[in-house]
Amino acid sequence: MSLDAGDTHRSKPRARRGGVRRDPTAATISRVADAAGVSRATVSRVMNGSTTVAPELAARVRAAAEALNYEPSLLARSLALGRTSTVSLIVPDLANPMFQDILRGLSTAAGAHGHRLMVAESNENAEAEQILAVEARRRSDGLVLASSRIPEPQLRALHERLAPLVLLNREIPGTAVPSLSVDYHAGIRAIVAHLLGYGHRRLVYLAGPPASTSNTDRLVTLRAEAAGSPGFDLTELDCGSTFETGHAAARAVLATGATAVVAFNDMVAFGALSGLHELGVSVPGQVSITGFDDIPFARYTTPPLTTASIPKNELGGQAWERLWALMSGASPGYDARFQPRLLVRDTTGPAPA
Amino acid sequence: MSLDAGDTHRSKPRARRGGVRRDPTAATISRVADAAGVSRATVSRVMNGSTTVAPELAARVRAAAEALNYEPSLLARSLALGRTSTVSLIVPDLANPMFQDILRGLSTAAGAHGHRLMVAESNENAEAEQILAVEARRRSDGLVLASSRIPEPQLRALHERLAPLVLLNREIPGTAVPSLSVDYHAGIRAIVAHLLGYGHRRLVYLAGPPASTSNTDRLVTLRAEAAGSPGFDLTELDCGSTFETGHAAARAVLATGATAVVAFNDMVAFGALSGLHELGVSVPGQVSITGFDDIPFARYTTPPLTTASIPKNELGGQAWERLWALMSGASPGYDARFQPRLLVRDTTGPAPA
DNA sequence: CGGAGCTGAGTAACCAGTTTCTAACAGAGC
DNA sequence: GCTCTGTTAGAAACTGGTTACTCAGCTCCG
Repeated sequence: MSLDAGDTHRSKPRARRGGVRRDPTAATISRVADAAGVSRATVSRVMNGSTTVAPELAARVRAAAEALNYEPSLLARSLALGRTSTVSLIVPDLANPMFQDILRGLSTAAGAHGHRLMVAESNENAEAEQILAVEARRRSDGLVLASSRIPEPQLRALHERLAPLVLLNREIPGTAVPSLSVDYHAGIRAIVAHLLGYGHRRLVYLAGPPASTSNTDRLVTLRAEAAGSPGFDLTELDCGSTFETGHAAARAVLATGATAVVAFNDMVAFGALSGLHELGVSVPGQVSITGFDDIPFARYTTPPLTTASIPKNELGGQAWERLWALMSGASPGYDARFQPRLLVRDTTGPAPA
Repeated sequence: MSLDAGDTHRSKPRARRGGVRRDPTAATISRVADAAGVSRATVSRVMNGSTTVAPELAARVRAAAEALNYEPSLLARSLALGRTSTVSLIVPDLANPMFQDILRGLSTAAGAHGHRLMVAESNENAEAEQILAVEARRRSDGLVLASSRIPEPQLRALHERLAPLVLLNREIPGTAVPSLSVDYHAGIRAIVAHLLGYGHRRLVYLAGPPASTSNTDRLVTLRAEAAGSPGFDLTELDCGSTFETGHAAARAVLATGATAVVAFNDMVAFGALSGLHELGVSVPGQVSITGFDDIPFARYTTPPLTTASIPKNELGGQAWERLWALMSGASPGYDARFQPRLLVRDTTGPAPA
């Protein structure tokens, strides 16, 4: 064991030629090694809790690290280890509390396994989402795409580059990409049955982003229900996914003469509720409204929102399970489709006579 | 120029000894170099758009990269360059739309300069925030702390390790850490003046998280106003920062006998509005309510919320300007304090007689 | 026609870590 | 006392890039 604090760790301590100018006072493993009079290998072993270092030496290394305020470079560590211990999540709209709950579920589960979560928002833009997905994946060990707006052909072309990949509310048929989703069909059927039970016959659907496959799911089921029930009249209105678009749709809703509004999600429902209220329309007296997702404040609107609840945290947590399995080379298990639960609150009532 | 596709780029192509087992088929710069029959340096130059490569050679490199599906490792690149082109933002609560707007402002501005944003949420937990801050900073080139809940002594001890650092709605007196904030004092004064103008004399403040310095700001000003206006009675109620806490506070609000509620923020105001409504209290007939922040749906509540608007996007954008200056070694400029704008909507009205 | 200047590409050092070998040393057993 | 064995820690290779330096070959000019 060499005790001099010289440049013992560099195999060839020649004069520098190539490379990059850098802060020479930064605490690196080399400087710690020099200070402690040991090799870089030993410092590495101590920092990673290896037991094959003599206690007295380890103490000296720790003291040196402490004195220099040394923190191993995550970059260098990731490069050497071939993993970043980070996973990424991409969502279309961070403002939507539903995605926040997914985010929290995923973040918590990942954190419990010593992984960090990087979040990016595509702003409902499919082009941006593709770029973000590739970039995010390159910076982390795995990727979760929530309600991806990427068109199927592109997603199909991309999914191998993105692996390990888990999809939420989306699937790529014929591939092994794990997918966790909500049964929007069942949710919509429950909502329709509820409204029909109240005597509503003229429904209007406030459609979400066209690129959203869950919007398509809702639409398909609504149309099927309408086709299957004589006297059930369905109007479709292009809307969006935010308060603003729901609010802006109020007049158009009235113009349809519908007695019940099926909104794409809770935010749209809340916007519509607000817009109708401004127009002096009584909810649910004149018009009933349903949302979807059961975001936290749906319970607090005036009146409280009838909606379909989905297990948002569960989606995030299970997404981690699948991703972790994939990253460990294990089988991700079967895809799951969660069943929404209808929460009847006070924005729905009997159809006006 | 060597044309053979041999191992021309390795100075010492000896048998491997140390190192890490890795997927030998992965596309690396070395494999591209081999395939194109050039050195790694040349591949690097081509990938980075250097003009000092002959067009014919560059084309060959590009073809090889294409064929191998080569994407430079961001990790290795960051390590070599000493920068990650990533900055981090830490917020106490992603569910709060105010932070989402800051996030978007920052993300957009950073993106325009070729930088990515990493987001982390501390869940209002000061301990977690400290750990997250250090970790996030280690993975990126700069850090923005929004409404940090870290106690002053700890923040003071930490700020050098976190530099380049920009604070939002927070400052560390006596240091050069750039800070951008909202003048909550002025905002609260405007709200109080508005309520007093309506004849309100008994106010209740729904206080936010104790660790929030902006909560302290509001409290200080409210107390000063109360002390300065005879007949002005102020009650303080510990609340929180979410719908739920605001909603839960409704009964306690009524018990104070106050005619006006000054809520910590819009979410609390909305929760209180909902809770009062459930108790059959008319707003603003019996009780007036004010929020703070002007989050997107404040306009859509029933009735629309009187609140103080703050330039959330601007905060994010300016935070980037400061951070970018810091990272470039330039002067970050003077700290700024944005003035809120009172938006009188329909949750406030004359005090009941 | 020879030397200077310019260009283009390769060599090797470098970023900051991890890990495989290997060698030195100490203790145990004969 | 000497060999065998088991630690322990160092040397060096390795992760995948960037870049300063060098040098070969060509052009241009005197």
